[in-house]
Amino acid sequence: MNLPKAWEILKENGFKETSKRQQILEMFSEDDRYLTARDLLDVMQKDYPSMSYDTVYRNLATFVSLGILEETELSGERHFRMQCESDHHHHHFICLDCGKIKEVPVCPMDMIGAALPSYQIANHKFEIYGKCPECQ
Amino acid sequence: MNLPKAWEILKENGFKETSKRQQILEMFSEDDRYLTARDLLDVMQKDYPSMSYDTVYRNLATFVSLGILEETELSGERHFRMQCESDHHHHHFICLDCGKIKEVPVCPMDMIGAALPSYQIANHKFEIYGKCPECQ
DNA sequence: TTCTAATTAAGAATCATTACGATTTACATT
DNA sequence: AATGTAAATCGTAATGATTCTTAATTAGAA
Ligand SMILES: [Mn+2]
Ligand SMILES: [Mn+2]
Ligand SMILES: [Zn+2]
Ligand SMILES: [Zn+2]
Repeated sequence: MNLPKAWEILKENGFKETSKRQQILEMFSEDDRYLTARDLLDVMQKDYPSMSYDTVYRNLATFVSLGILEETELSGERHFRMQCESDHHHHHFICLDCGKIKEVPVCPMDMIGAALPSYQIANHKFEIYGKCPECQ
Repeated sequence: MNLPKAWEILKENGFKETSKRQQILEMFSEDDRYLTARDLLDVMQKDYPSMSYDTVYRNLATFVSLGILEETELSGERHFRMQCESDHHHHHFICLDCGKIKEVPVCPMDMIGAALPSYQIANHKFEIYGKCPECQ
């Protein structure tokens, strides 16, 4: 996801262009990895000392609901990153040190077959955790 | 995992047999699904009105570290259940209504191949979520 | 420019989880 | 059976992430 596309989606859905949203989206745009609400707040309070938690969390929720950001839970904390550009469904290796990801083209749902008859499947999660080459 | 096996592991590692541990393990033993710390506490406070959070969480951590319980995070809360008996590595469908699971014999790591060269893999998570036949 | 609904600030509240000092208990030893 | 001791538990406070509340501010339309 790039910035213009993100703003297009926001505008389409009647959301206003604010300086806080700009900065949040810029952070995700230049930092291609999973960040927590606190990660964002710490950086943003340098430019906006009055930035509040509520603003961060509210906008993160908005961005996730619009498909601009994706979310996962790592060691009990919510982490966010830009939604992948790729339109092909896939999964991720996540570096537990730096939060960077690497795409994994495999989806295990392709191999499920008839293993779950009469089960109503809502979604699935497949993630691989470890250290990326830079963090070893 | 059954109760005698769980106690065997606990004894082997020098843990004492207490009434609280007995009741916690019994709950997991008769209720084959994912439970939160609060689920346990609510039930147990009927028999032990003085049961404290510390006791629940401390024992859950002990049981997980000994491989007696397994743990996952569902909608921001830690959930626990008896460790599977099966010695073959596998994954789970989890019913988001009742917490019951169904085993899925597939492991996507078998299909990863050389997709992650020089990445240091620590672990992985694959879970399917939805409603089991009884909960639909 | 004015108006209005959306957005934000500030801080309190909530919820799960962890920490801690005091007390009790399991169980090995006498 | 009584004793000693480390382990376990209790009661409660602390923590940390997230959500809520209300008043003030602001973006964008009119
Ligand atoms: Mn991706
Ligand atoms: Mn299983
Ligand atoms: Zn998939
Ligand atoms: Zn696996």
